[in-house]
Amino acid sequence: MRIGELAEKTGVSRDTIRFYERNGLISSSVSDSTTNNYRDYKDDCVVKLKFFAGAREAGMSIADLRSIMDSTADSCDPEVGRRVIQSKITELKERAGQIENVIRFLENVKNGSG
Amino acid sequence: MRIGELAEKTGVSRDTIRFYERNGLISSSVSDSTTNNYRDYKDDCVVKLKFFAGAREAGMSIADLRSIMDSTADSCDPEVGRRVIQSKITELKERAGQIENVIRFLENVKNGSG
DNA sequence: TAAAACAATGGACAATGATCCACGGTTTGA
DNA sequence: TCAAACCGTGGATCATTGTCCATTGTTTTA
Repeated sequence: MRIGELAEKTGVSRDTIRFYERNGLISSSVSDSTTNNYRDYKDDCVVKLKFFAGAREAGMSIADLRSIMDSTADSCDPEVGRRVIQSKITELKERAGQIENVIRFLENVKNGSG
Repeated sequence: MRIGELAEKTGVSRDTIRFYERNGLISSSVSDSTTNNYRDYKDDCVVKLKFFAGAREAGMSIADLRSIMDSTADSCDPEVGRRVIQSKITELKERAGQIENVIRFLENVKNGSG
């Protein structure tokens, strides 16, 4: 599919898609056409971009996402890949714990002890 | 206390403390001394800065933190303040849910279905 | 077939959240 | 007393994460 359709399906803007591609989060191929140099995006880009949107909201950086993408590449040792992903999971759990702390703090403030 | 001691106690750098102060997250008074214009920070700054550090890790912005600080000021209607804080709590809970989703996704990837 | 919509490229711009640096003045401690 | 460590101010710089724009070319559609 072309970039417009991909943007439509994912809710991620064309500019942002191009930005992500420049930063190695997704890749595309050149279209079959001989008259243009439009890019062709596969269905997996839809899945990835939707994941990225959620992951960004969860506080993951582009660099985090790139390391995850790299770690799932065929060229990557599966054991290394699992370690990378496990470390991101650990970070996310820490962040979730931090959020719990902040929520507790704010509940206290709201209930008058702040 | 002076800024160096505050930085020492909180782990927040002097530059960052000054940055936060410029942005209205904390305030200080001028020291008693007539020979310098050093700032004087009260103990509550320690508590606030530690909270800020956790809250930033939890994904809250400076603007979020400022609105919370404003909402706890004496000049603020307590009911308004509670609403502001409640809305931040709600946002944090949504973020926590998003983190759970991402963790589940990554667990799946790690376990081979990705 | 002409206008509208779409695409690629490259670079400018912006907001956020810091960090760093130079300067001149102050305090501290050896 | 004198150097080292500290302080305030102001501005420069930086990384991150996009967004916007101009230009040029292509496709779609009315």
